Amino acid sequence: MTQTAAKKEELSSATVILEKFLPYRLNVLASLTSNALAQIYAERFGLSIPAWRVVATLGQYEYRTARDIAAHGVMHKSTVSRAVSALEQRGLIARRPNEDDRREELLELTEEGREIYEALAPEALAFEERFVSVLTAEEQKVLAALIDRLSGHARLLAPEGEVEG
Amino acid sequence: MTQTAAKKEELSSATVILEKFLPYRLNVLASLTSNALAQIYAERFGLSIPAWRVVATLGQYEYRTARDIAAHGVMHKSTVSRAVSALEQRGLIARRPNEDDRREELLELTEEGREIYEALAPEALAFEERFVSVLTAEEQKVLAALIDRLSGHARLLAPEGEVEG
DNA sequence: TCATATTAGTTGCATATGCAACGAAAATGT
DNA sequence: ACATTTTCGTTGCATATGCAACTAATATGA
Repeated sequence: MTQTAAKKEELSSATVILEKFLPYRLNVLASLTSNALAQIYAERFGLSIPAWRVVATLGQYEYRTARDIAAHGVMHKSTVSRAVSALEQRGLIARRPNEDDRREELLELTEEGREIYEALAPEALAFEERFVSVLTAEEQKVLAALIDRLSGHARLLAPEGEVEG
Repeated sequence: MTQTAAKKEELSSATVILEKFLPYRLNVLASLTSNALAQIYAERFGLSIPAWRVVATLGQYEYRTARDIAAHGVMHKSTVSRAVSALEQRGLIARRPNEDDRREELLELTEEGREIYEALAPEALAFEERFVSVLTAEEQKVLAALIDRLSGHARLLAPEGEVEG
């Protein structure tokens, strides 16, 4: 193989085939998924992805601090801060100062916020189901396991820091 | 299960567990990967991800139009336009008007551009290898296949359009 | 042939992003 | 008790993004 390859391409010792390059493919898949989902969040509920993650976290955990939410949703703290401000102004979440540590504030969904969460959650789950419906149940498990292993490993390759919005 | 679930949470009919939500996990993994890789592109070669995709495409295909590159790299045409401008100013790629259709321009790597590509490609491949090294060869194949199936399916769920940068 | 539609690529604009600096509050260490 | 560090959250700033409008060129069709 070195022979035939050498004659064809003297210069490029290594060639990246973008379509086969895993980081690229992961990004494309994630973006496709994200965009499709974001359409639901945005068009039907006026939520950005960070806002959705905040709502989802509070829907899941009742009340949390902004810091918790950032860690849970793997977002930058400034991203969370802005999403929280917007959601508060829309009356979807409420802040309550933590008397034990007045640096932080406890956040929770308002009545209206919970209504949106409860309308949105089933749609998100339905989307997920449609999305993975090309795979068998067994394949879905395998995929989930592979993603987990890779994510754990990737955290080591990428020093520290948060991830997009 | 409906019984126990009902007593615990009267309100939320469905709960999204973010950590188990596939679109979310895909995004986190893709972002982790992307950021780690982008660090190499940026710190060592001053390239953004869109710029890298342009260079990679031209490294792979010799010469292409901006439109081809956008399709190949799944990027918005304005993203490609800007990346191409930057790369041209840095002298890494050259434009040549297509005489048969003067709307478009054929792009190719300059000598210097190819040098960067050839320095970068092995590093990108090495990164990929490190990245997937937690998986066995068999698992890597399975993952690739699952991603392909999901991507094909996702394109149907998400109407049309390009994907981020 | 000429009017209309489509396509390639650019750019202004509004928005979103991460980063770094900041203020306030709490933790740490002497 | 006091100085130093660390932590939570906000915000100014520079940059990146997609979208829509635009120009120039080509294709289509009457």
